[in-house]
Amino acid sequence: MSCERATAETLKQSGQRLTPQRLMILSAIRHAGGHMSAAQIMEQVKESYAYIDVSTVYRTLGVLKRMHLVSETDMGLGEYRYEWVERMRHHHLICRECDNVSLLDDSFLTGLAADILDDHGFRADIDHFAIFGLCEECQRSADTSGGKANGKAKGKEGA
Amino acid sequence: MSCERATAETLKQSGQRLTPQRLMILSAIRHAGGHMSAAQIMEQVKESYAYIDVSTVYRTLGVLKRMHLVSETDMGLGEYRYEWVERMRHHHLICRECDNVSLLDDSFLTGLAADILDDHGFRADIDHFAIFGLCEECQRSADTSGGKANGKAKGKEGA
DNA sequence: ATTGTAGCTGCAACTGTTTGCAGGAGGAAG
DNA sequence: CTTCCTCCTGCAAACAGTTGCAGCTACAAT
Repeated sequence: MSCERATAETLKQSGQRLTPQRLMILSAIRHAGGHMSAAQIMEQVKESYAYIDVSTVYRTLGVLKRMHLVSETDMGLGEYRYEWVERMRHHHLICRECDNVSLLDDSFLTGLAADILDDHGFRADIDHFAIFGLCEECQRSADTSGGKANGKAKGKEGA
Repeated sequence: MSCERATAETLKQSGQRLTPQRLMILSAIRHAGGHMSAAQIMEQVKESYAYIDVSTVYRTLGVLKRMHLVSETDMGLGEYRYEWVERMRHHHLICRECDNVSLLDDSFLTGLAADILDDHGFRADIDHFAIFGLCEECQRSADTSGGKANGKAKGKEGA
């Protein structure tokens, strides 16, 4: 993993320190195939170092987030999801009825970012969006159930 | 406020009950000029009824949110902001350096929602977005400070 | 007016995340 | 190699938001 070295450089150059805890957190996120919760990151790091503290994990995630090395996304699960951003940029469409999650290509958002930059001079950070709504299927069941849309009960709510 | 009556109807028609607590919460949100935190809503309601519980406030907000009567927005303040959605739809651009908040017209987002509907059949709920990034001014100071962008210290962080 | 029931309330306990603080360690300078 | 200063860590306590539960209440039906 020579690319770890590049990350280390990036951190150092912005005045951050390179501690064993941070390296472990970094490696946990990079080696994961996709999103992770803070708890999962903790668990992973604990395998090498049992005394890691939650606050250290969150503080490190805060640093990485501010440097745009990881994205933090609220996917409506009651906890944030973190992901290494170097991989292909993508976003999510999350159905509020059936909880189904589908991918949205970044190209949908680049137009928006460009429009905002043109009209407001504001450089939007659009790393990883979660957009809530109704999937095609759930729209149909809402229609056929006569508009009352009380449709289905779920285990979780508003989380 | 004869419009309160319409809201009451909307609630009833979806099988919800109209309790004094809910009416007070509803009125607190409607009479506020803009966003409110849950704590502010609590405080407001407590003026008429001191025994209101946080969980009741959150549960009611959950109901109203699901019915798209109020929007819930994470504006990076460590707590959600709630707003009556009947007023003009709008979104926010929030600068992560100087915390400045500016308005973004809904027209920027309707195109995105239409694109998503066309390509994915997904009906996006875009009631109230908070988009983070760098405002024009902070982009300039980041450039002139030589790219290191350590620029300014702030009271709050990652909140 | 009475009854029945689904849905709401307050309480207390809990989860996920943040913060203040005192001590500890990275790493630049000497 | 030591010194120093800044930043980082772990702990504990706080905060925002959620949930299970037992009892209560709105409101439709009678």
